[in-house]
Amino acid sequence: MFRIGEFSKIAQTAVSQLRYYDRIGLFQPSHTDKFTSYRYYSADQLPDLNRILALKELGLTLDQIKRMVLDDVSAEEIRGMLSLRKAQVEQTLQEEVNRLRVIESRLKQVEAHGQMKQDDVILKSVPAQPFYSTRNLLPELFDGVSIMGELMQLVPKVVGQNKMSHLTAVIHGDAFQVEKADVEMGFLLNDAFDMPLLLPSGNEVKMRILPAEPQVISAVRIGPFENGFESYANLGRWVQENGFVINGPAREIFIDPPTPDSQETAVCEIQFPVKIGTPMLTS
Amino acid sequence: MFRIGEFSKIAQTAVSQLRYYDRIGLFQPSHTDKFTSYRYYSADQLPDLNRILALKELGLTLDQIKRMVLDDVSAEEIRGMLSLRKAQVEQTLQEEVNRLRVIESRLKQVEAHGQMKQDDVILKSVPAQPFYSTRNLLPELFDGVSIMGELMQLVPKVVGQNKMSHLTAVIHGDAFQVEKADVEMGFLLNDAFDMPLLLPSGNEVKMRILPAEPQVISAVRIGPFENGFESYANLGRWVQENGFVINGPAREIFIDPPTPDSQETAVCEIQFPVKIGTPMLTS
DNA sequence: GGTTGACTCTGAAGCTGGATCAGGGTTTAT
DNA sequence: ATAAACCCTGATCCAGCTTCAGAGTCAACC
Repeated sequence: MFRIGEFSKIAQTAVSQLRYYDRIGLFQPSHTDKFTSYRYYSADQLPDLNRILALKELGLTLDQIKRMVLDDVSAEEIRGMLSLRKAQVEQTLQEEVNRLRVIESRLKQVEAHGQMKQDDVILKSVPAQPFYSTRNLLPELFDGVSIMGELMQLVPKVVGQNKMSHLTAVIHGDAFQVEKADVEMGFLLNDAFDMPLLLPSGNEVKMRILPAEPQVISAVRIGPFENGFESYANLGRWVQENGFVINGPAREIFIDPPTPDSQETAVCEIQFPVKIGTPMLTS
Repeated sequence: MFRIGEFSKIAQTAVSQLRYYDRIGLFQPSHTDKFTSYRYYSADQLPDLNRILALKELGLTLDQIKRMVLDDVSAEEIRGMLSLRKAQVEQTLQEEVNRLRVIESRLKQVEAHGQMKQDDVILKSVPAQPFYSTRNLLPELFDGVSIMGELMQLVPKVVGQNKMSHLTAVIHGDAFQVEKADVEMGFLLNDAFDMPLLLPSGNEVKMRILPAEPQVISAVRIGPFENGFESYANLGRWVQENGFVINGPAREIFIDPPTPDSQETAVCEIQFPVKIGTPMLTS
């Protein structure tokens, strides 16, 4: 019989940990003195403890381990727990790989430019949402402004302020191209609204469901349209450096829409759907 | 200005998280109502929040992020934080890869045998420790028993019980071979003890430092020597299946040493130093 | 102007897997 | 006998939030 200190040395396990396992009923000393409450462990408990430590190293929770070693649970159930855990590990493995790539690209950047810039690009997901919009081939991007004006004037009247979310544009053509842009403009909605609307300019506004995107990268631009080019460039660089590829039309969400007298404080979120690209050869 | 709920939707961030960031002073609303304590966020705070989220995704702690975004910290310091974090990610990446291998081998085992056996193999590290021992070429492993008897009788008398740790054998030859074994037997000590000792059988017992091993695999055998073969087989399989290779002489540590009348309850820990092998082709 | 329902506030407690500490009792070696 | 080393319980702390209870606000509709 060993007292807790010696047993902890043999088993390479902290004393506090053994006491904790005792408390939660996961692994208890083979004998506890009734009067002094001293814990006494026997050598043949070592395999039991080692089994617990082995399962812990696989990343199972102590609750799961408790079920596996105390209740006797079927092989089928064990298989289930292990393959669930396997999936989790595969996922975090992927995440760590991404993380490492991003850290490396940031490090390169800091070493080259002596600064952290462009660090406002984040990866997120967006849900599907109704989109009340009109799509046009614009000779110049600038031509969209008049349509936006009409939308902001008329849509609230037919749809109602409270059902509307943000003014949004979806850029169907090449996002990095300015002439002959294929742009869809309108409002994201909180609820479906099926009635079409004809604008004075002749464009028809209709509802459709803008699909969910599991992975989009997002950057925020503040100020007038022209500032957008820098954000686009950042996003493009980020996609390249972090091994993604663009996977759908870009979206511009006008969180604080530009009005003639608030051009400088307008806020717009730019989103690109992406997916993981073929791995770079970073030899 | 947005209230916290709407801002949380725009930023894809939980309300509770925004409140928490406010509390710890990491990211605060641009305005808080003096009377109602309502938080109001402005659109142009989005880039700040996104920067925080981007850094968080790299796995930096909120404290580190706070320093990076609030205090303005030198490029050199940022580089330090990032490369520290890079090292951490590389480490956990390695760990996850190992974990995945072990889980896969356990899964295979469960599917093949319908049971979790052999799950008492764990990976750990052992520190350097003084070893008061004698090394012999034994015609048969069994010949070690008489030397062990002498050691157990005489060593306590010259060294003193309290300085002694466990009776231990180091198997220098091929551990899986029984004849002509090259075995070193003695006691692990808590302190150095330089005086040699001559056993009646003519073997000389001397102290040396048994080196630390950063990675050993360990299994525990209960019962007489013969049971050891099963443990050895398990360890051997484990090494193969989990992509390690043996990297030094095996050790047997007699935690509850066998005496003539307690053969059945003897407890012995078997350790093999290992290192990561060349990756298996698991196509 | 009252009521409903959606929203927000604060402060406390809970989660994992222990580590650390305070304040006291127990063993063991000298 | 006494000091050093060991052990006990129970409380508190860590990160990064989430959840809950109880109370106050806000916008809309009748």
